[in-house]
Amino acid sequence: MKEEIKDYNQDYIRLFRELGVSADWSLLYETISDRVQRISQLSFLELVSQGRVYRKLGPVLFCPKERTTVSQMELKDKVLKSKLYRIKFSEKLVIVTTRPELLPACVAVFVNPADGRYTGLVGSTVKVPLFGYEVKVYEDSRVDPTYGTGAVMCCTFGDQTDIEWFRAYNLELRTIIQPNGRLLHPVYGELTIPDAREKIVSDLRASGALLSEANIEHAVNVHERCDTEIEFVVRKQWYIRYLDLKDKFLELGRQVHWYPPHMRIRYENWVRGLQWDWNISRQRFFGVYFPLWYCANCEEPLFANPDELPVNPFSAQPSRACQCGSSEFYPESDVMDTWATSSLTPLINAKWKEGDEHWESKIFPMSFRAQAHDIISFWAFTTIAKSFLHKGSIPWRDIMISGHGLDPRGQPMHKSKGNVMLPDPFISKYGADALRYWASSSTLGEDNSFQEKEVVAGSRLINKLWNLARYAEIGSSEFKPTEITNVVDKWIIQRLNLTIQKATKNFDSYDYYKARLAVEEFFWTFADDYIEFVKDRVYGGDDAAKQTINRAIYAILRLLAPFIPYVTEEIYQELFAHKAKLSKIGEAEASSVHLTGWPSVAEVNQAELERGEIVAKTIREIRKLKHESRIPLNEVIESATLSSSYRESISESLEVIKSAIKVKRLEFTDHAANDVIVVSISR
RNA sequence: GGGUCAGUCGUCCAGCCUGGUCAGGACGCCACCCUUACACGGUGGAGGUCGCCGGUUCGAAUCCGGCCUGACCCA
Repeated sequence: MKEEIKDYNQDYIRLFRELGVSADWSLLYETISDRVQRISQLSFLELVSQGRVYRKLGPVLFCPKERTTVSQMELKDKVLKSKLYRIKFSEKLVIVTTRPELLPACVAVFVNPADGRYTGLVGSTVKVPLFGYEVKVYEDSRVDPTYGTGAVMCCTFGDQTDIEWFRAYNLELRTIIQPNGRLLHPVYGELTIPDAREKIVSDLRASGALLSEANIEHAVNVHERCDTEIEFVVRKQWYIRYLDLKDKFLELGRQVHWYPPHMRIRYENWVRGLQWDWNISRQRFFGVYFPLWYCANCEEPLFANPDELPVNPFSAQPSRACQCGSSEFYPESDVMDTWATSSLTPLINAKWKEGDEHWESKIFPMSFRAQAHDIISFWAFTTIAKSFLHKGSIPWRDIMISGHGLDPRGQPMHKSKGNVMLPDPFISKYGADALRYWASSSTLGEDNSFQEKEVVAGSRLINKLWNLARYAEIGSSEFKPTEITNVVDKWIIQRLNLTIQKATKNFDSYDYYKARLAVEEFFWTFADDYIEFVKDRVYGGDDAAKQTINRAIYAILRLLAPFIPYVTEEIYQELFAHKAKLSKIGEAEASSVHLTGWPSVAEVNQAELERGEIVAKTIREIRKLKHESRIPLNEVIESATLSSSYRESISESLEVIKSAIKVKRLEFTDHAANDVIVVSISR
């Protein structure tokens, strides 16, 4: 098993590295390592000494097929065919149930307080059919008066409501389903649940208490792996007491910055809805062992010493005798809930209680957690809870909640559905950068269906960037630093400043997609418009144009580096590293684009931006009319006639426009549209 | 049953917080162009009464209410 896990690990590490994940791999930890097991057990023992751990009998979810207890999160709803039975308790009281076999575990009958049919009965007792003992009739608003007869029995335990009533009304505990998932009764003996149901229904029928049975469909909780209906059994479990801290958890949740912000509401809903302490006992084969044994004589638990950890209670024995004097022990066979360990990630990385105080206080609390929305109530919440219990603080300042990658139709990928798509073929076909491009294509917090065309779009961007870099290398490598005076040069620089502002703002709130959209918008404007506008100047050796091109490309590389790290690095090495260009555009050199730092945010000169937009618009409009008139775009035309209120700006930039769109003269009509409209052109 | 999010061109998605050039991008489709970075390209075009019904407003995809549909979390 450990070997298998190792292979998986290697595979994932390889994949992540291939995808260009930048991480300090030396900090990688494995849940099954001695180090992590030690921390996990240590956490348990510390909570024991805080008095937050207790053990008690409690209903636990149980899968009769796999004979294991399961957690709430392993359940799913399923609509199943069933039968609804009407069972007569007395002449005035008939209950409905889908679980007649639980009759011997019935401890009360419930009706809705607003239900006039039963007002006289509330508080009285009735006899349980077949079994003859008496139970009390209670009223509770959780009963749906419109369902069946409006009267239901409460058994320990048939469903979640039974547990709530059991606690709320302090009812008797009548255990009927055994820890092995079978029903055991003095009269009926040991039976499987279906057998018991059949037997009891037939006895009810014979006794005349069964008034009717009807076929129905209803939603039940089933085990997500095997679709088996879940039962409740009663077992001794280890709990962490934390219900008293609900308000504190809400406060801690508000200390964390949530991205996107609405995800905090999900956290708060979860915390507010908590009704039980944290049951950390799991009846599984794999997991971190509880560091404890039970005395074979007096059944008292004996905890391991912190310096003995990690301990496997199956192979090790306690180093001391039990208080009762016995030295005979047996190990706790349950293991701890995986979240009991996963909730410690920040502490594990901080090497909690491993003797490196400096490191610990440097790492904890962390700045940032990234995870998906489905485990807010598990990973995020339990991490906050444990960080508070052990360190009295939040585990991280920021939390970024992302969505899931879905299949092309928007369905979750499941092995059982056969719709799992592996990344490797797409990396081979389009490259890691292109796949990352897809991965960055979702609004933060939203799920993202896999669209191959999005990967293709990524590879087009990469290809375009590559060719643009080639162009820059061929035509714009040599230039002298010079003052930027040209209106379109100023324009593209202001566009760039605006882009850096937008991208920075979005990255500051972890919205990588919107950051990317802003950068891409600039990139295409730069490649399709600016480069075309200045081509003549570049051919003519214009230093300002060349310098502007280099500045823009250098910025684009840095802005796109988080998304497409490979190609940006390759271009950076080719164009900028170890060349004098960076100093000519006033930038410091670095050995890698990933070490250059993020472009600094500059103020946008609104006037320069707007003037440039007018010129760009003029050029685009003339180009459009040339195209529509079927004049080749590179043919020099005599004149273009414009209607525009920006006459002055346009005239000032005549040289730029002439060279960009190859027109000799610009003329204006008397009517000045509050825009730039090209009325006509002539060859 | 409760909560959160989403519902926009054939498809995938921006825009909605901060109402009025916001109806935008990409893919697909159509037309034209092999212009010395790129045909793995370029320039244009067609295509949507912004889920439905009300309300607020001079004006709503954008705000408010209700409803429908879907996803996720919880019960």
